[in-house]
Amino acid sequence: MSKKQATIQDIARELKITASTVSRALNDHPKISKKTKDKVWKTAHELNYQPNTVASNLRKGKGNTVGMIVPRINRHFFSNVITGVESVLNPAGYNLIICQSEEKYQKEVENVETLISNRVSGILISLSIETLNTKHLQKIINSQIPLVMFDRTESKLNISQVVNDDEAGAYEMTCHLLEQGYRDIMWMGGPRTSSIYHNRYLGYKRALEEYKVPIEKMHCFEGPSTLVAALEYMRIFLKNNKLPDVVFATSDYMAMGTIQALQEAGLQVPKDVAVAGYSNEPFAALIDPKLTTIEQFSEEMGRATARLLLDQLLSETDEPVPRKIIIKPKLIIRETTRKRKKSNTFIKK
Amino acid sequence: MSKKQATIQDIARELKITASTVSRALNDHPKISKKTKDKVWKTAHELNYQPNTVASNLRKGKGNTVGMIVPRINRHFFSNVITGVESVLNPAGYNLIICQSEEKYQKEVENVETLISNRVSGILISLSIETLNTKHLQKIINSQIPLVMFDRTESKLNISQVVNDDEAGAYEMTCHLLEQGYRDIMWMGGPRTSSIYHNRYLGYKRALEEYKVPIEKMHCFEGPSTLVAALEYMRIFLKNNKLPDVVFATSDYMAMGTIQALQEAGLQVPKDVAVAGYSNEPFAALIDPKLTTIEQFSEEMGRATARLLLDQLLSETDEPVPRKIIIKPKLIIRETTRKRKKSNTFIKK
DNA sequence: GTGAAAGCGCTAACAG
DNA sequence: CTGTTAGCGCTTTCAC
Repeated sequence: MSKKQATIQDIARELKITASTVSRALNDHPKISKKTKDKVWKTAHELNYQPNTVASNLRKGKGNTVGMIVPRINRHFFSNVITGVESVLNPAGYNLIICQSEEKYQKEVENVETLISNRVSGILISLSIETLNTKHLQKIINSQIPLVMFDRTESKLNISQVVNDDEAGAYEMTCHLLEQGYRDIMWMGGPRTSSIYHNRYLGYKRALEEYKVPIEKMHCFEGPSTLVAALEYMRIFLKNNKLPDVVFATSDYMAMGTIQALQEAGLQVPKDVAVAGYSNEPFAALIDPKLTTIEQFSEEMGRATARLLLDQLLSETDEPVPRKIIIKPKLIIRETTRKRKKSNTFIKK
Repeated sequence: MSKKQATIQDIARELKITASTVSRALNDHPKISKKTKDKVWKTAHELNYQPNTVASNLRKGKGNTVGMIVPRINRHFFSNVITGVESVLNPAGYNLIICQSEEKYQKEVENVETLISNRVSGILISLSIETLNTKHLQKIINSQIPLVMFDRTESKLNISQVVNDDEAGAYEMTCHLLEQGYRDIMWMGGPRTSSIYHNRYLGYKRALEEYKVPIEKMHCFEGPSTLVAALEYMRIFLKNNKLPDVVFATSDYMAMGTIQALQEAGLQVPKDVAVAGYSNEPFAALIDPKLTTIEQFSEEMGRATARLLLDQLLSETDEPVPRKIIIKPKLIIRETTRKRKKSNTFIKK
């Protein structure tokens, strides 16, 4: 019963041939006769043989596993990127091992080390919000492991990356808000030490400047990009300040928290205060009123990221030219930023 | 430049000691002098040494990686389970490699084979909706790899598992609906070949029987557990049939689709037709009206699943007693099933 | 077309 | 405390 995993040797012994022949047969080597191949295949099956990838990888000095580090998988944005990545990596014969940094620098470093130790063929990473230095990325590079960054990146390192044009997205959104007649636009987002929020702030600023709206007068809130953080902040904010025309939350979760705080305070969206989000999380289209937001084409981002990695994996040159792919986001206008008119009660037909 | 990864040998050579000593030092073996340990540590650092886990695993005949197969990671239910699993596996020194079956039997089989080939220490699996036979699970067992199933399981195999009491959840929900005065309760769910939908149907049936409501008269829709499937089904249904009192969608996504179809048809929820869901996806509390649903304690399920695996991993006996853990779900009453005020709008058959 | 032999990087007896 | 030796399971020259 307690039979250990069958090895190539077991098959060889059974067939009275050598392990090398079995190995070649299993790998469909051209110089092995059809007859032996069939025999090998057959007994491999009988013995319930499963190739030992770890031995094979060790011997070959390479494997077919790619590591991917994301802050968390339970954000639709990231799970979509993952789907995109898999859709190009799997057909190319690679498996993905997914790690969550949980937005912690320390965990991210550990993930990197695990992946290097496991001698993955490549690494895809989106930086945690806490990540301010890139020693761990340098380790990856030193280890000669192909690396591609996506979404939250670090531009100082000369590494292939795929990003959204967050500056443009925020710019477009802010323009939309300005054109709707809103002037007092509150900005809200995650820490601007992270590339994405930094850029989303820049885009916001550029639009305001173009429209000659003094930016000094605007309120900004920078905090954890979560529903709860925005909710708690807004509860207090609403007690002590006059209402802005609109809150531009550069994260749908923060937009949600903002809406909840407004509603708690008996305010109507968008009649009293408008709200805009960022990311187009699935719930954005489901809530009432429906959330105006930015579509990021996350799955496409995943595909692009994976393709960049494949380029490096397949190219023979040791020093591939780092490439940067910028994905254009798209403004999705829904109900939460609808222009103020007279009545805005949402009555279904 | 093109320096390959440093090995234990490189450190040994540098220090003029043997590889075994280095190995022991690195692993903090008690019988190695503090002095050598420090030296080894130091040059390991200098040489940018990263242990080669694949070699180590091969040698030791075991590793510290656990494989987890889920239908998809972009369902909150599953990403929560994953979070729960990691919260107990990581502290115990295990890494998780996550695979998506994408609800496809074929993909699930491939995942299993990859994991076996990678000689993972254990496997956690929730069956795809397509999975009707368990040959691949048998392979895992034959390979002596500890296995725990969760959520969508197969009870014929005598394997440790963690499930929700779906029968009870559906029963409670149906009772709630009946007590609200609803009688014509339409059931909706994924294929009943899957354990969870099977049980959610049984619970529904049991409640109806207890309340002496003839089940033959009820409408049922069994289809892909997605928003779109429910939406499309309901669009047609609403044209050709009289309205049920309430739709019990045993998936929040299907509940969402149902609500959308109702609203498209100019109907109000819950005034004209009530709706109930299952799973308590985050959007359930965010939509308007808020969705009545069932909380499944997914993270707790993850923790329980991981604990069962750890038991097997740590136990010395080859044949551990399979255990089954049943998690009690909880009814969450919100707005979509609110009792009708006027009962004269009651359309009776 | 197949076999013999060596070795990927590491660990674990067994010595001393 | 440290060195010697062997080998995990597989691939890959180099022979024949």
